Amino acid sequence: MSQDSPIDRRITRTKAAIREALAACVNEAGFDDLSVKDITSRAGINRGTFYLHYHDKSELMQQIQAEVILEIERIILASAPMRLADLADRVTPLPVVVCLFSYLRENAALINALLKQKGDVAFHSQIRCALERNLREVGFLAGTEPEQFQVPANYLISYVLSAHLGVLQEWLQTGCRESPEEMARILTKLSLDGPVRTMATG
Amino acid sequence: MSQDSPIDRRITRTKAAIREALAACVNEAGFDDLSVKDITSRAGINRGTFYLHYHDKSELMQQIQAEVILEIERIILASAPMRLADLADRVTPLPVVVCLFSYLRENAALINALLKQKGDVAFHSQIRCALERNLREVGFLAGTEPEQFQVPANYLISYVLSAHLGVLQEWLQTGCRESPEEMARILTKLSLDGPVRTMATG
DNA sequence: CAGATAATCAACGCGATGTCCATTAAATTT
DNA sequence: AAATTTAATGGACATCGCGTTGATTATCTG
Repeated sequence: MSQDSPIDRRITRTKAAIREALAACVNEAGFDDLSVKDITSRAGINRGTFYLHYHDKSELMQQIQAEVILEIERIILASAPMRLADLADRVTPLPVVVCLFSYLRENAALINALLKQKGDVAFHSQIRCALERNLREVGFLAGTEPEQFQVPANYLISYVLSAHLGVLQEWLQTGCRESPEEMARILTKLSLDGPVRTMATG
Repeated sequence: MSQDSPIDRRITRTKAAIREALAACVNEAGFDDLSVKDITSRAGINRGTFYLHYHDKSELMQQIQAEVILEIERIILASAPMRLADLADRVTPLPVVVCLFSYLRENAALINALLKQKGDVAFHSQIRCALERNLREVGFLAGTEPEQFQVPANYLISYVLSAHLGVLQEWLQTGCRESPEEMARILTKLSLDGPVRTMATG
């Protein structure tokens, strides 16, 4: 029901322990100077066991990233398809965004760990691919011709994606003090009116 | 005239070689799997010489980051102090921004290398500190009370900073095809009208 | 229960690290 | 120009983390 390939409970337990240990270790010690031994000893497993499931640290990151992105895509696809008009009409944030922030808060430690790492295996770029694909299939970019944008499409995507991930990371690193609804409102406000207008009082 | 502490030309040469080698190596092989030997052999110096100037790879990154940030601050301070009104009035981008993009393009390889790395020593966070400090001293945040913003100030800063760095990185990684003036226009447009409105045709 | 297989433990070669020293080369100072 | 200072070199060293292997034990599935 939940998984297909790993039937054995031992694998499930081990992978879960590694996953949790990774989040904890990265958040308290960073990723660069983080050895496999750090992760496994934190997870309470043998170092050799790690290599039974992953070739190295990078592959571990990539697999967990893929899992998280899959989960995010499921949340997005589960909601009603959004259109540009929906955003422009409402002042209240989209329900999807609220759902996303709820999920992200539940897995705050892990997500924060993934966002911290921007080296060779970048969560950022993987999300960008997923986002760009979804934009083409589902919504925005399909409706409007990218050539008619007032700025090149790639820069628009970079702008939005980086901005949102930056706000998300700030939220996670400051302990998720605001509610998911408030965060959705903030992002909607910023993207609709732009940061300069948002800075104006009132 | 140019430097004060390192009088010896050999130090200058060595550091410049390391700096250039770092940019080249990171851009073609990434930062995580990059050894000191890779850098030094590329720079044409002995491996031991590296440790005469830096304790390790992280310190190298931090020092170069500090140098670049200093240079950026000099460019900003050399221009007229900007105000919120200047941004809202003009459609044409600020000259400072154009100057900045020119400098960034001249050092494209190095800047791109710094932006790629988001691990323990993050260019991102260092720039954020510098930006926040400048905003308080020089411009925006000094004029307007942060409490009156429509969203918390820290999220606004995160939004703008991440968005701009994201666009900058996209520009650098795609070979700086657009001119500095065009990039300044794009960023001004996006921040003034917001990404959603910018997406509208016309 | 029996068979399958995941996890453990110890050990291995390998490469990178950071440090040290004697020597050489190049800078600055007199 | 000579003398002095000091950066750079090349080699060596112990240490550490990596990724792998094989034999053994523990645990799961059917």
